[in-house]
Amino acid sequence: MNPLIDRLRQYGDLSPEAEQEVNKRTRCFQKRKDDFLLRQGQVMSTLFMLDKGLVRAYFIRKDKEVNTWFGLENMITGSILPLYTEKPSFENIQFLEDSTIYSISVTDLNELYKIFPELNLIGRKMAEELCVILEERITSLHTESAEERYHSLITSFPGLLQRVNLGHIASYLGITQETLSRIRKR
Amino acid sequence: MNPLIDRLRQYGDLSPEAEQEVNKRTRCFQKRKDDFLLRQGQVMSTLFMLDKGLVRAYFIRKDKEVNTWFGLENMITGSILPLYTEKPSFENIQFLEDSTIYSISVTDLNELYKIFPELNLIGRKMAEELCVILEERITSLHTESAEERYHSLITSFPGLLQRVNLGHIASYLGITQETLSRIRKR
DNA sequence: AGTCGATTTTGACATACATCAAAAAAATGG
DNA sequence: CCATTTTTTTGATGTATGTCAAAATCGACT
Repeated sequence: MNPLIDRLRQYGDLSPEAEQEVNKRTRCFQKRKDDFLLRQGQVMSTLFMLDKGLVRAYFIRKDKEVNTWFGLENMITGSILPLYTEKPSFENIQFLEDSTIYSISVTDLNELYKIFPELNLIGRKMAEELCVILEERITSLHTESAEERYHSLITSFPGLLQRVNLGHIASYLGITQETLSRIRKR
Repeated sequence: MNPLIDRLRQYGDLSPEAEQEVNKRTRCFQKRKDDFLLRQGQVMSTLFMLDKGLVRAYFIRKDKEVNTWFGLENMITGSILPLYTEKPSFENIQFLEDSTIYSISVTDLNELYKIFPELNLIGRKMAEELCVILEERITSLHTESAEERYHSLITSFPGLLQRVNLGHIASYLGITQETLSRIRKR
């Protein structure tokens, strides 16, 4: 019924009372391809679970878009800065396909942490899992060649290649589209 | 008296009972320059607070050391993988100066999370803060040139340059020592 | 099927950074 | 204070990737 809650349960137990309250504050949105969920500079943000569709985060640097991550079905995500600090997001979040999300606002989330301290275990597990993912990405960017990063990507996000254009992939990898094209020719 | 606890308190409240139990499980160690706290492949690990000294994490790739992070006074750190998953560390943790640390084992930490669920708020805040730091590093590696990364480093870790040799810095930045030397000449 | 716009590939050339070897400078220890 | 080791710099050259321009391919729409 509420896929966000199902996802949260994977991290830890949720009492019926907490579940009810999380449910009450969850909103379901239908988004079209190219719609934005968040724009650079916003502080107000949400934690959301992508039920269907595809989403990317990116920012502009030297007049070019830089993709920071992709969100696929069943992932729970959000923009780290507004979610974990009071600071505005430096990234835009935009849908690359028609999508369905279940989201909860940071404000509601923080209230819930206060009302139901048990949620902190789930929040901790989520953040810890994210640390592991971020560390992997650091290692990849730190030590791998463009070609190695490309192969890491297609193994960790199988299917992504069929859904987004190569410009998006190249930007995520930190290389130009031309270089990616040459890598793929091999 | 227990600097690790002082540090934890910065993230959230700690009941006297929890404090006592954390205290009981905290160990203070004196380490010499070049000593190791953790070696690649170990699962058993600790969360620790560096009271005095300097520490680095690194792994070996293609016969070369790659520095992943530095720990300075008052930082609370550990190796992400063994700390947040059941997986062995891929990195070594080694002291670069004679150091004093206060540490708690993952096993104890996880027990404490069970006994005192209130600790999950602190654990959540710690992991969330780490996410923000990791994201900054990703952005730096993703979009900045070697020279820009060098300048980012000296502003975010002032004083580090005076304490470690340039080989360590270059490795952290993902460039060779020769390139770093040339960047610095400008 | 044909046209228009978006995406991908290709080519020529530029640049940042790596590699290897050696010299210079600085730190360490007797 | 000298000798040895470690760290840093310098030079010559190689390689991966970037830039810019153009061609080729793909895809959506009428």
